[in-house]
Amino acid sequence: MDYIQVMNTMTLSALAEPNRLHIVELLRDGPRPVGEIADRLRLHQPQVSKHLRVLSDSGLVEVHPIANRRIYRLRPQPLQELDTWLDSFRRIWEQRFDQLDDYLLELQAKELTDGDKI
Amino acid sequence: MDYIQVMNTMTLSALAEPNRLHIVELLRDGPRPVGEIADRLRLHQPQVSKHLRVLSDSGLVEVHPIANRRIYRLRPQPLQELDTWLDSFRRIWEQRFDQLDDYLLELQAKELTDGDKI
DNA sequence: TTTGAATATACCTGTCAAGGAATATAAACT
DNA sequence: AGTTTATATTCCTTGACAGGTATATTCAAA
Repeated sequence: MDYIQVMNTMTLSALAEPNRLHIVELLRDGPRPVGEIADRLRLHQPQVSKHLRVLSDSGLVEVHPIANRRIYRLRPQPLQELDTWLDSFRRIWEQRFDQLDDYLLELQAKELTDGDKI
Repeated sequence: MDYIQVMNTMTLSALAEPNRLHIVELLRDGPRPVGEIADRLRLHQPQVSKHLRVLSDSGLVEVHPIANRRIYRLRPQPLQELDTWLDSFRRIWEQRFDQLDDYLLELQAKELTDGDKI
């Protein structure tokens, strides 16, 4: 049973926005309420709320309301999936040192074959 | 000497586009010329060339011209950097099982302190 | 129950990036 | 030299998305 490892673009596009990436990196140090995130990153509160919405939709963070505040915390899953995806590349690179050489040999073989046909 | 691990958004935004992600996943199986990528992914050639340009600018691929054709190949570096970045999260998660609990304790402690002040 | 603090949402605007079609470039082949 | 093949680039249009401001919502405290 062969698995073709495919990655979810939601996670990637969520992380691709610089401010959202900063938020994720901030939350790495522990959960934070919205206001504190805004303060630390010097962003306006609505901006932060909207970014957190995107991060939440992609499963990268989750909320825990405490009284007035909403505490945002990182969720491991999407980043773990990203890690699994990267694994499929590590395996390849360990396996074949120089893929270009492989390709060239393949190409050469094909052209020799074509030469026979003509 | 403490390092704050920061990630490059170029890699992430390059990968965040679905067709580019497909190209990267295709190149995982080995180097390919533009035309073959276009065929396999059912994309128009100019589209592929443009996506490859972005991937190239972000260092995710490199070109090797052979006669008429241009062979594109994956470069490990950006994905390795992504991996290093993910490492900083793995460490955190192994270290602290439930960060929210940490935060709540912290919060509680702070409020008790504030209570003293009032 | 009014006021204030924390957060989310709606609306508007400007920017940017992707796709499509046409064209330019470059190399190989006749 | 002219033609074909492979690829890159340009121009145009359109859609998505981020930021800003104003406003809605929710909860707590007075």
